[in-house]
Amino acid sequence: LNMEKEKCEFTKRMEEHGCNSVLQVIDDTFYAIGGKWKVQIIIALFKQSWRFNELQRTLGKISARVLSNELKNLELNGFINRNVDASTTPVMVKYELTNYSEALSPLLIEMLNWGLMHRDKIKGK
Amino acid sequence: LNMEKEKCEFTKRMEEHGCNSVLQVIDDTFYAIGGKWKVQIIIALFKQSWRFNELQRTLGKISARVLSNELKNLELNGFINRNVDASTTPVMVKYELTNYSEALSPLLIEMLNWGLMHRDKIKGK
DNA sequence: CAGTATCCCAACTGATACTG
DNA sequence: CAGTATCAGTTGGGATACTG
Repeated sequence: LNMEKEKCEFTKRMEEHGCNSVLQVIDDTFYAIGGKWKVQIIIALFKQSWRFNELQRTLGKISARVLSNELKNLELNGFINRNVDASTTPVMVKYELTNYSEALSPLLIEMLNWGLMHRDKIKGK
Repeated sequence: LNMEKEKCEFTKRMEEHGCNSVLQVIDDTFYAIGGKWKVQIIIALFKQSWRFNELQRTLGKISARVLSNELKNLELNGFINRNVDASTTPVMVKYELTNYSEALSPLLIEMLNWGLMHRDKIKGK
């Protein structure tokens, strides 16, 4: 007769790191990839590299100002490279994912898994 | 001599589901747990159940209006139960996590893992 | 205690125009 | 093409006061 509910993995991690620390780290993660556009840009770049205006057209409704800001931010976090080909005129700029951004794969997969599961749950009832 | 870069798992999932579909699902996930307070509330409730005002004090700077809205939203998504004990006066309301919210465990763990890894990378250089 | 109502402000967004 | 500058509109959240 087991009176105690089995703890889920996340609860164990909370005990390991401390509640506030866990919270802080997860907030940082949200800050790095959250917002309206960052994941969209990253996913577009998982498919292939794009030039600035190509990216803008691909994403749909994003303005040049916002796209520019997001790209700078993603570059700062090490997710993308800004690749300038100066041999053409005007210069050609290509944005591409870094190897580092592949570390996002497990996280994105879990977001996908949970979203698919949740969608089934919503539709199921 | 392997000319092709090995594909990461997420790229495979994109090919399986389609890029736009993946994007939509991940956006849904962001919508469900994103924002300034939802994860904080969920994590507080992973620790234990709280009454409304307890929760407000625990979270720090959240206003009653915002907390109220967030709790309604979390309840709608099936993450929490609003438990009313009418035997007391005034009534006592306790918020607790549902079993369903344990399905967030793998996702939260990946957010934690990535955040810890990223923090090390930032500090390392 | 468990919220609601009201007002206000800062931040983010979009649209448009402009530049090297 | 690859952005930057400027302005206007929306939104989300905080502060405070109030209610059953």
